Amino acid sequence: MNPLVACFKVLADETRLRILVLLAQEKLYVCQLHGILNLPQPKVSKHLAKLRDLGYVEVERLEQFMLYRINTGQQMMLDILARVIEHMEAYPQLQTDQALLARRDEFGCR
Amino acid sequence: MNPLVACFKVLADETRLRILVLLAQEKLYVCQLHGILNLPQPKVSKHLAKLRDLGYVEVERLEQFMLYRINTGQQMMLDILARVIEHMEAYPQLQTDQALLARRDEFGCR
DNA sequence: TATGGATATACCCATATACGCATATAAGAA
DNA sequence: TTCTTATATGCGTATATGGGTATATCCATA
Repeated sequence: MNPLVACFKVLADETRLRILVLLAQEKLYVCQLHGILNLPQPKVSKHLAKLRDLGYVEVERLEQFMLYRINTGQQMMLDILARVIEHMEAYPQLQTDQALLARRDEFGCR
Repeated sequence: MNPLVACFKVLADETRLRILVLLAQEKLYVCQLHGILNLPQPKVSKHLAKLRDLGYVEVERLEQFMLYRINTGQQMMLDILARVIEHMEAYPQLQTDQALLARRDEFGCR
């Protein structure tokens, strides 16, 4: 498939968009994403798996935690996310996530 | 739905992406789009209908022809399309369309 | 080794969506 | 009115995809 269309398909889901907007700014553990997004953990993991498979994010294990980060090799994706982040004030859900991102340490895993 | 996600959903289809990239540059008749895209006419019309319903394109009847144009009120959509057009050299299908766009008068309706 | 937390996956289901084909509608020409 | 071209829509189908629940896996620690 056209890689551009593939890129838009990935963004065409609110959960994935939220995840990507967060990871475009900070490396995050699954439990932090789970806490910020306030969504069921399997749901978060499944979207992360898809993002991994498609090469939009990368992951590293640190003991029992999985640290996700954006793949900096996807230029069009990075461009679009940057544009979205610039205009974040227009999107309430993203703003809420942004506020929680600043407090990500409180979403540690216990 | 988040209007941003809605925008990406629209772009997440190759036919619609091709149509939008063309209309972002020129007003076009359905028969010209049909000729440039080289796709079944009902397929083109149905995607145009969806783009109309969602407010991404506008249309005007000129005798028996329908002239479609991009809706200039959708800022994020315009931004993204501009970015795509800038990087068109990376997408063969869009380049092919672009070449045919320059010869759009040859795709008149007969 | 037994337990618990962190994360991933399997399975099933519901829904959305794109497609092809046939056909309807609308307008101009004959 | 009839024919032709331009465009839109209806219908049935196949497929993709996202969600929820349960469960598996992996690692650390007691």
